[in-house]
Amino acid sequence: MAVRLQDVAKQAGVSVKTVSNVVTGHVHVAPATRERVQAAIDILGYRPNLSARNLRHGRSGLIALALPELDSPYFAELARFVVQAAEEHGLTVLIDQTDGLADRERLVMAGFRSHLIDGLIMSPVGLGPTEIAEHDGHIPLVLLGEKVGAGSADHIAIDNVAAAREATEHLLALGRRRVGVVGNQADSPAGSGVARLRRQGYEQALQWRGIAADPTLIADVPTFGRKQGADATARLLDSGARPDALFCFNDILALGALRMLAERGLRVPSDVAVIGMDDIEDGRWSTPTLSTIVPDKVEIARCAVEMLLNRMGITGAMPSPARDVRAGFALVARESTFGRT
Amino acid sequence: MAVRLQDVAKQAGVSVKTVSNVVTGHVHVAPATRERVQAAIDILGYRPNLSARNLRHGRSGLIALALPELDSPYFAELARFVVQAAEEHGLTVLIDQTDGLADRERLVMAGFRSHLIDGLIMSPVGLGPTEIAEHDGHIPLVLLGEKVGAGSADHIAIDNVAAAREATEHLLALGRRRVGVVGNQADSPAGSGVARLRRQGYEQALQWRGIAADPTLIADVPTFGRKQGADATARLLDSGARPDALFCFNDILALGALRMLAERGLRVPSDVAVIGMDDIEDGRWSTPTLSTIVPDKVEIARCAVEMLLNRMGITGAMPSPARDVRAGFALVARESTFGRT
DNA sequence: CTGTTAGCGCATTCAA
DNA sequence: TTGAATGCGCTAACAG
Repeated sequence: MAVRLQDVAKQAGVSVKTVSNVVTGHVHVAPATRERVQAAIDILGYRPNLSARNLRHGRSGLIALALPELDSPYFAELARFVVQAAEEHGLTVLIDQTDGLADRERLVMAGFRSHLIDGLIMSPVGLGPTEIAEHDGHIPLVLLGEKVGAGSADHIAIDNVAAAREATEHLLALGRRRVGVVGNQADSPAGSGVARLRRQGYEQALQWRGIAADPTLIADVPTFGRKQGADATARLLDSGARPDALFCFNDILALGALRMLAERGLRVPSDVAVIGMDDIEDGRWSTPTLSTIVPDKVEIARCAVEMLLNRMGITGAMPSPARDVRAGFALVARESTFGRT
Repeated sequence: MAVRLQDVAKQAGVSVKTVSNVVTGHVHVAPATRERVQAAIDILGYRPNLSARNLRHGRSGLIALALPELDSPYFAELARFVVQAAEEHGLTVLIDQTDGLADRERLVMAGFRSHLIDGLIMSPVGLGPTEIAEHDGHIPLVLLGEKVGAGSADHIAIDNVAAAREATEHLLALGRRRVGVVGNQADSPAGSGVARLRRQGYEQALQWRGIAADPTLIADVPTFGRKQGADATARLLDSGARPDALFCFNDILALGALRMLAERGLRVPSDVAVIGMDDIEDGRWSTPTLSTIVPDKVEIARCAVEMLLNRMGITGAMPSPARDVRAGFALVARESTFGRT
């Protein structure tokens, strides 16, 4: 059934090695021989067995990308760029959807895909810093998102505190004084990381302006989704806190907020200005368009892949210290903070 | 460096076979032995080499999902469900992003990942039916989206013609008579498939009502994106065609259309009703919310994986005829056709 | 430039 | 129930 190198060799009347040379193209082969071999390959429909090659070679060219959700726009866009960057280096990406569950993240990190993947890029949500620090480095690991405690893993993300501060400051600079927060997460084990950092940035911005933080302006969410954004906004509106602006911890929360504000007949930005984070495609086409913090996703993806590649090269030897890279970001003001209504 | 079965065996003072038995759990092993082996595994940090196992076993448990884009909401959502369904069967999904390019689709189908993936689920855009029919069946293949000519591949999709007809009929039933189309594609090689089918459905609906098709109401797009939807809508508006409704061939086109209508000060649905297809999450939270055709994505994903599994089981023998499954769909009327403004 | 051979790590015969 | 040998398909030494 399966056509092997050997079969091709017999067909072409050459040795296995020669066929191998033709297939890989690593060594010079006489043109005439090459042609003969190629003909045999075509006739037999030979396809190299990558499993065998991987076994021999010791690496697979596969890397795993572990994300909470593939259908969250931010992660989908990130995944796109990671796949692209990986491809440029001849790597194939295999997706692990963790749903933000600690168990699945643990499983992925433990290497249940051992020796099949050469490296792992992961955006942890459920796992705490301590657990991540336990990573034994059996496989190169690059972490995305929340900065986690030291360990053998590299890390890349934007400066969440600074970005959140800038977003908040943007609202304050517009003259808003009752800036609500949509997306806070109490110190729950899950997902608290990013929310905590963004909350910090928010508070720093207020502090720098000498504005007292008002806890009634903070709305918590269980997860980051449009519905959660809408719900949290409704709560904020109903509570009598009277926000004149909303800093949403990401864009889909903000999209939900926009929706709820529209339902309540509030105008954006005149009644309530709104800003998010992530710069997902939707926000550029919503009505009103969404002001946001734009992380450099391409840089994040490229850098993640490159750091992985780096560690993959250093085969166990000389474990260079874990790198921690800050990706660039920028604020984009669109209609939800600068519009006319 | 690498810990092998053999190393564990030596450590535990047993044979390789015994360790293998413990690891796979296929055969009964004396409890005492098992414990000893397990201890050795833990001490040495043994992880099975899946490449070797795959080579031996002849299959990898990997399937590829080839999509045009990962960051298009519809495909991202679909990918999510495919990954989920695959996981339920112990399969891992590896993503190929084709960007709708014929070359890359060809490459994927040709099996450049030969013997590494056990099956392929693909949503072809760039490849024509003839080229797809040439698939030699060296790997189980399931096609998504446009129905392509017969071949060795299974296929699942909604009935695009019927769905488009229903969407159009919905607008007509609302009393609209100048229903514009956003998303037509002239007979370009790329992507024409789905657009052609949806156009057919649109025309059938008009015909059934005895309404003459007006070519000035048809707007073409190069690709399906928010920007393209906005642009096409602008053209329609500027052309003097005066549509009182828009049937957008998918939801992101529709989102772009909504945006453009808002910019032009037109109210939806009172001035112009809008409907899309795909039921992406965004459409449920836009303002106005988007009426759409809801394809059963879970069914599509599950069925695709199951058909693949089926073919993977039939190892070359008895090539049962290619199946062609119609997934269910439903129309959901939201504010963009039923709203008050 | 080409042929021969040995193993990558595992599962699976056959024996014991 | 466990042990010893064989080969999955390929590549990298080492000849020739």
